Amino acid sequence: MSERHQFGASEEMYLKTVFVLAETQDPVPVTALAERLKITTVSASEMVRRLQERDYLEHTPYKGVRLTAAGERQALAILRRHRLWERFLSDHLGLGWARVHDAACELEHLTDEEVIDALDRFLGWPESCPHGNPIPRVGELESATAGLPLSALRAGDEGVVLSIRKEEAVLLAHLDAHGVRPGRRFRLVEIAPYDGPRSLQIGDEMQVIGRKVAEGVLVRKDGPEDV
Amino acid sequence: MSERHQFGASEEMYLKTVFVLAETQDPVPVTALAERLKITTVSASEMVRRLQERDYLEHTPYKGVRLTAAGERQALAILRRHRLWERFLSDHLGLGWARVHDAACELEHLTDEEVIDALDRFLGWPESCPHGNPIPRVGELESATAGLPLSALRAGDEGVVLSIRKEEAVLLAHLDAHGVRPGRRFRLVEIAPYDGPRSLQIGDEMQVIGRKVAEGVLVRKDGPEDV
DNA sequence: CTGTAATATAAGGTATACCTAACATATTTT
DNA sequence: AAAATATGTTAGGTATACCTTATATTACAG
Repeated sequence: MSERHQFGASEEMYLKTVFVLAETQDPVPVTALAERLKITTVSASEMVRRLQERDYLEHTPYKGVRLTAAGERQALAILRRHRLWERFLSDHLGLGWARVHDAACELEHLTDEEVIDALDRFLGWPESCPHGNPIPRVGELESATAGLPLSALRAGDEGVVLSIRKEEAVLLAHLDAHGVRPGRRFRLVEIAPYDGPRSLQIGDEMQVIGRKVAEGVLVRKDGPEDV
Repeated sequence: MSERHQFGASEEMYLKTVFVLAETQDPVPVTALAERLKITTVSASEMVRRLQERDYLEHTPYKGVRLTAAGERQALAILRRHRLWERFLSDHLGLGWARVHDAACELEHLTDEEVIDALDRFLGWPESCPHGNPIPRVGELESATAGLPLSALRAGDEGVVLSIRKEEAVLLAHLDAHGVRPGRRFRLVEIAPYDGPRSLQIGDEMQVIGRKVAEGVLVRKDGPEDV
């Protein structure tokens, strides 16, 4: 009877992207959305309007878009599927850290709950994707990763990499090549002038990554323990 | 430079379907295609024309369509992906025999060779899908299953189920419920009048299946061995 | 060998999801 | 407050992949 509206792959991409971008910039500018999805702002606007009509998004002109409750529910479901597939591709097929994201983007649109639950069970109910981002359980809100961007640390700070929040192939391959992976300890040795590239002591290597890149890396900083 | 033409999911469905139907009826009538894909003959014609322009199909009016060499290559690649996913869903996620087909239809469009090869390795290079149909290797022609339809057997014949060639959810669920699965031995006890339903002794159960259904079940018949 | 049934094509419509070019409006900076 | 920039909308276009209704063509069966 009340056949719930069936999502297309594109609509899912929009909701997922809005969710991810919202962690950095709350009302997500339509421009940012368009840029990430590699489409024009006109096309993005059009889609935003449609998703707004269906009550998945709310658009405040000249400010940005925000997910409604229904939209967030959808986004979390998609993110769950995406991250479960990433775990499979990474843990069982042995595919490269940087590669799994793109493949998961195609697999994530299989919505059959039974299949996804079986996959979850098969994987042993993992807590996070290979990039360190949490896998939402059904009806659960995204647990705040409680990390801060690497770009916010000062020279001399030490800590552990928690997750990579921008899952773009180029960025991931770059970080992988520089040994920046969830779980690894590091020491921020130096920040070049003008808020420039960061020099990291990670393992016994010395690595330099740009500020933009550092913004996408969430870390936990060592510091006085709260007792 | 010569960026190979990128396939859409629909185009893949057409080629796959033509290949499968061709095993029963060689130039595949456009009507049969339309019926299987649950679209109108007009829509099917339209698509056939497009695929013909791109040299994947050859259409002889009032006869049917046939895959070109390029079309067959494509179809085999799709079938391979489809059947590998079926194995995964069935063997590792423990999903029902009848359910895996539909899910695999959505997963099969992931074309990344690296992912598919890794999946193949993970599964241990299986020879066939859970319904008993062979998994084509790259550059290999479909090995003739050398089976004959159950509908061609006479009362008293015995044999083994080889594969199910029509992978439709309803049919599969039906056969599953009646214990008709690849590898099982059976004896054709009786054929009802007017080429009607077949009574099978399968395991220690007695099962009755219709003629139409029996046409979709490929079997190997016991008989005088060729020496 | 002619008529009917099967098959094909033609014409025009819908919805999705993109695009460019042009114009409008709001925000920010000077 | 005007200019410059950012952001949004309107109009019109493309391609895919379906649809319905209507008409033409071919095959085969009586």
